[in-house]
Amino acid sequence: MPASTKDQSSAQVVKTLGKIREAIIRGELTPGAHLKENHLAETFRASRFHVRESLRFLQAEGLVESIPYKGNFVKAFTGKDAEELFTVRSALEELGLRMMFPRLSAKLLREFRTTFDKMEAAADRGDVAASAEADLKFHRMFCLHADNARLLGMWDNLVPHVKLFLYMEKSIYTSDTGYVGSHVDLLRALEGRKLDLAEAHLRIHLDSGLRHLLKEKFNTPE
Amino acid sequence: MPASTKDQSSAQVVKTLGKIREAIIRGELTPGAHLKENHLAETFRASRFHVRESLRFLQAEGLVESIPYKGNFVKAFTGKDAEELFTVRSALEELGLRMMFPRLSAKLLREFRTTFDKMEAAADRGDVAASAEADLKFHRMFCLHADNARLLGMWDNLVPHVKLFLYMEKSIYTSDTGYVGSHVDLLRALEGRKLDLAEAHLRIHLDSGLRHLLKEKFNTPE
DNA sequence: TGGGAAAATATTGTCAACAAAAATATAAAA
DNA sequence: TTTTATATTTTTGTTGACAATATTTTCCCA
Repeated sequence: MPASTKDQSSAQVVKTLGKIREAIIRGELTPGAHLKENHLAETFRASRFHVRESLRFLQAEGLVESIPYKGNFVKAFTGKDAEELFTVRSALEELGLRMMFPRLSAKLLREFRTTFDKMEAAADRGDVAASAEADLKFHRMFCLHADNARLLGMWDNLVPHVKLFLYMEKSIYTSDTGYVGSHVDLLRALEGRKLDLAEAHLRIHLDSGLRHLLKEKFNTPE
Repeated sequence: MPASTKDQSSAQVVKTLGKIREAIIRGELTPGAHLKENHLAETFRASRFHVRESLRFLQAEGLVESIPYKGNFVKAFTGKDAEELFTVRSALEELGLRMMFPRLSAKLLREFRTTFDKMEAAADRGDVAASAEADLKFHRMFCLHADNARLLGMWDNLVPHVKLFLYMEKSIYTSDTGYVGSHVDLLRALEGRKLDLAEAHLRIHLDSGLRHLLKEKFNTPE
C-alpha cells in the first residue's frame, strides 16, 4: 500500500502499519532486526493478524525483507542504497519541476517561499523533525503540481526511505553544510522563471544532501 | 511485493498472485470487476487465505483497489493514466540510459541488436506476446545495466501496468505505426555512441507508442 | 571436551469457524 | 406502483487453534 493512500485498509491495519513504519524510520527497530509477529503484536497492542498484514505492506514498501518460514527483517541500507535512492528521487523531482513549470503561479511561488521560511526557522531553533517536514513538503510540491498522479504516488512511496536516511543523519539541518541554504538558489530560479537554472540547482541541492549523508554516516570518501 | 522479487513469499501465494495478476493483465478480469475472495479461490484452486494475501500485493502494486468491507476491484485505467505511466516510464528509462551509457560495451550492443531482431521477427509473424516480451526486455536493459537496483526495481513495478496497456491495444506491433521501426533509430544512436541522440530517440519512440494507444483505445484526439 | 543426533521450543504458515458489515430480497404501507 | 422498513443472504474482517518449518537446547558418545 502506498503510504499516500492510507484509507484503503481497515482502520486497525492502518494504525498498526503506521506505528511499525515509524519505529523503523526512527531507528527504534534496528536494521537487520528480526520482527517477531507475536512480539510486535504485544508491543503495538494489535493482533497477530493485523501485524502480518502490516508486514506485507512494509515488504511491498521495501522497508522490510521477508523470508518464508524464517521471518521478517528490518532492511539494512548501505551508502550505495542512499546514492541510488537520491538518484531516482532527483529524476522524479526534475520531471515534476518541468511539468509544474508552465503552471507556476504567483500563489504557488508564495507557498514555496513560506514553506522554505518554515524550514529555515525550524533549522535555526534546532527542530529537526519540523525541518524535515517542511523540507519534504517543499520538494513534494514539484510532484504535487505536476498534474501526474502516478509521479506523485511514486514520490510518496520514496518518502519513508528518504526519512529513514534523514533520521540517520540529523545534522544535515543544523550543521553548516549549505543544504538548507541551497534551497534559496532554487527558489530564486523559480521566482525568475528560469527552468534550466532551477533544474540545475535542484540537482546540485539534492546531491549536496547526499554527499553530507555519505560523509557523516557511511564514511564514504569523495 | 515487487513483481521482480518473487521469492519473498510462500510458494502458494506466489503462484496464486501470478495467476490473478495475469488474468487482470490479459483482461479476463475486467476493469471495475468485484473480485470476490471465494470465487477467486475456486477459480484459481487456492484457499481464501492465499487469495487475500495476493490481493494485498496487487493492491500495493496498484492493479487492484481495495475498499474496507466492500471488496477488491480491478482498477480501471483511463487515457490520462496511460499518459502518466508513459511519462514516468520515459523518465526512468532516460535515467537508465544515461547511467548505462559509460559502460555500453560491444557485447551489450550485440544483445540490444539480437533482442530487437527477435522482436521484429515476432512482429512479422504476428506473435504479439513474443513481440511484447522482446520489446520489454529491450527497454529493461537500460535499467538493468544502470547499476542502480532501485531504478530497476521501480521499472519492474511498472511492467504489469505497461503490459496491461499493451494487451489492451495489440495492434501496436502489427499495424504500421512506426513503433517497432523506431527502435532502429535508437539502436543506431547507441551503436554510434551518441547519448543525446539516443535519449531523444527513446523519448520519441515511447511517445509514439503512447500516441498509438491513445488513438486506438481511448479515442483521444491529437 | 567437542561434535552431532535427537528432543524441545519457538516462530511462521494455514485453515476453518465465527463476527461484522454490506448487499439483496421481502414485505408492509403510502 | 413506489417507498420504506425489515429480514435474509452474501461478502469481508477477525480470531484462535493447529500444522509446518526453523531454531535452540539437551544429551550421548567418541
